[in-house]
Amino acid sequence: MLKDEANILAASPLFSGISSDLVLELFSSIPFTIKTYPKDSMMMIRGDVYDELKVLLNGEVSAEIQDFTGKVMKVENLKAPDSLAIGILFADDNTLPVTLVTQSDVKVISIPKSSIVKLAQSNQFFLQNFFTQSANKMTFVVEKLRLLKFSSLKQKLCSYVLSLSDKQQSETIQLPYNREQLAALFGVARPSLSRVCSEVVDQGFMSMDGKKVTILDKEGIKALLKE
Amino acid sequence: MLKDEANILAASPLFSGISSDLVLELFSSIPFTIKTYPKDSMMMIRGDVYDELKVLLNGEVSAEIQDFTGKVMKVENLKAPDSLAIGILFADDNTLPVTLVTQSDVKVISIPKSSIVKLAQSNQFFLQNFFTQSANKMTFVVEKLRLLKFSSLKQKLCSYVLSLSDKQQSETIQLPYNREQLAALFGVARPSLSRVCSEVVDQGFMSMDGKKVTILDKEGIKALLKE
DNA sequence: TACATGAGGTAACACATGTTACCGAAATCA
DNA sequence: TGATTTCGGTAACATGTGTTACCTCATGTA
Repeated sequence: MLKDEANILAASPLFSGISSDLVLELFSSIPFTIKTYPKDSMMMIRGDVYDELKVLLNGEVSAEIQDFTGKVMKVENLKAPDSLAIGILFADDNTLPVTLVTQSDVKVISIPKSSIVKLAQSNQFFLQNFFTQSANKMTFVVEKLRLLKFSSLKQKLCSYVLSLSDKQQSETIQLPYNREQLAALFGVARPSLSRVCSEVVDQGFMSMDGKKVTILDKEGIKALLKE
Repeated sequence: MLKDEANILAASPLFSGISSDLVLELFSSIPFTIKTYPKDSMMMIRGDVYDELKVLLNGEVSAEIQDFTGKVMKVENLKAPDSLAIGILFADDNTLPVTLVTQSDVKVISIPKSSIVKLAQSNQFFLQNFFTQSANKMTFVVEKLRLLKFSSLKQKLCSYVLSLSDKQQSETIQLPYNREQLAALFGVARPSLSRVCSEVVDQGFMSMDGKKVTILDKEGIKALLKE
């Protein structure tokens, strides 16, 4: 393994607390492979056997759930140095429940399951990190489940905008996606999202101009989220 | 810890591969508490701090997601000797994303997080089991997500009946729940389920009489599931 | 300049499910 | 036995989202 790659891994949540030198040392005795994929390719699709942990060294990947007809719901966007599908690596059914699509050129390191076990046994930080990362994913997915079941598209949109405003520390925010990608993120059809955008603007909650959004009535939005 | 309790734990998926004697020995050096809860009580509710792994020694518990107005979606039914919320134990946000409701009188053992880490470090079986159990939950929840998003109530009902028929090895099956509980399981309102039951009967897919269901057109049902 | 293309708004209609209310049958209880 | 409760079917209507089709606008291109 190259020094660069060890640095990236050492900065990942999975190896937090472990120096890049130690990462290098650990990986001197475990097998791994490094691969690259071009932008917009399906790295792995649902049903593929997943028996090596893949960690992003570079680039972005989205995890998507699809139905037979090709409708897509984005579950999550993953950026280097995140791990892919960490939560399901050790499941009895060792096939991927999601499809992984590259959002940019990516570089990925694959580490066999058995080596993950060894790492977990030999290094307490790694063990803790693995536990934590898996559990965080679980929390995330359960929250998705709640949102999917109990919140309307309008609420999803509003809470998304609020969270961005929080992150960007401003009432005027820049959406990172176009309408079509946003619709996929919320798991709805584009015209449905479009309709709801018009509604929140009509209701005076915010103004929208392309990817630029300005929050006008934060309290109103918060009230909506509590319905 | 009593011999009985060690036997139960040793038979649980989390301690599979570990003898009940060894369980006794392990638990001689780690702290734990045992509690009982009456039927139909909320053992823990969403937002409660979850920092001890709870394992059912006796009885049944359901994990539910609720909204503000009290609408409920059952996520899962857990029976002794399953673990509760194992997937989120180590999350950075250490609060429960679900509510746990007892379905019978239950007895539960609680084991602090830190002891779980120790167990995982000292016993390879436990480590593997913990990984596997967490990952299985993840797979389960992602599958829930897919069903929730992409399948209609009719499809949920049909695939549920098919899976029961598979389990009970018969075309005539006995539903384990009444209509109201079933509706909660599918996360829909009772009249909606009722309507769909009538539809599948009208369409000749199955006949239903209370909790007794007979599959009449397996091929038709399978075709429906592929839509 | 004229044309093609893609993003995104909109309108009409379809469809699944929720909501509320009501009813009857079965089970339970006084 | 009669009264009460529970379960579950049904009907009417509301609501949210999907589907399709069309339009406009901006941008890129021959």
